[in-house]
Amino acid sequence: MGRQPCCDKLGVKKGPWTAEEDKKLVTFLLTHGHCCWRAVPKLAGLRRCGKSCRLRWTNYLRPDLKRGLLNETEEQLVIDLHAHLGNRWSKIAARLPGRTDNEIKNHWNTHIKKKLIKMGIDPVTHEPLQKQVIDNSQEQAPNSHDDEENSNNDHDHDHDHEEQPSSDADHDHHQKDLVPVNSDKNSCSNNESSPRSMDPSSDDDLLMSYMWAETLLEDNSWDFMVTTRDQFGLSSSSTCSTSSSEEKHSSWLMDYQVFGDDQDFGLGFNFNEREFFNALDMEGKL
DNA sequence: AACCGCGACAACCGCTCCCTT
DNA sequence: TAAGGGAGCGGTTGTCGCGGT
Repeated sequence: MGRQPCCDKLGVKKGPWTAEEDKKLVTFLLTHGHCCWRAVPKLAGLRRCGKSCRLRWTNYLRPDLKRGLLNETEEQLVIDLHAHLGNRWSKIAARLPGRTDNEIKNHWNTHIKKKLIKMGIDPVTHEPLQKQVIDNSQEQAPNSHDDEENSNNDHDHDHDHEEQPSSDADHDHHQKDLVPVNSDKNSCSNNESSPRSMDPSSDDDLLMSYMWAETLLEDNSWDFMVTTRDQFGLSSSSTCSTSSSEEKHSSWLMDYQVFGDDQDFGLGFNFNEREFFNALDMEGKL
């Protein structure tokens, strides 16, 4: 709409990526890194727009990605973080190493949203739905609480957050003043019928405290050597399922064994392919 | 066996933010 | 300081697979 497309649409391929394209992209990025995404497709010999390449890499091909459904802990974390941050998926994703904003967003829309509604919690405001109905009737709000309203409220929701600490730094500093959603992990999936306590003094959980404390520290979520170990089960037990698409790509991934150990590909992390593939192997991905 | 509906998720679109000049 | 361009973000759509009828 009055804005130039991010790339020349002519000759630019769209739709699902093929294994061949993935291979080209990964080969290029692992060997050269990316100076600017717009140049990547041309240099990598792809007929894709740079944006598409970036998305494919960050959401799917990045070696430090954790695959599979979010586990209970991660899910609860997402809920808690969403209560504080709203639909700031990238910020939420930054707190979950190995997870992408897109992945979390999808999971939220397909799983968590419904789960919360089922539990009688408004997934937008994290308030008990019944309470909101009462509030609305008192305020003579014209709209009902349906999904449409929720989506329309997105801006209001943002404003809610803006009324709270506006910047992330401020937000982090003030987070203790906010009313967190009670994250009773033990009852998360069991007490679906009862809205969770909004009592801030319950002080949720050590996990949230830990998370927010960690926020003040430098974010090293994407320290590849650390996250890879964690995510691929080298230091902890992870039980990620193997998707068909992963299997689809596993064969060519083996090609990267040609790289030496501990290589820095200019991506901000060292790519230890042996460790990477060992980890994949441990998960049965190869 | 065929059809249909639904869930899951990959990918696209357009807007905003931020950096550079 | 303003303008332009690139990158990032969030919302939405398209497609595929699976289960039920």
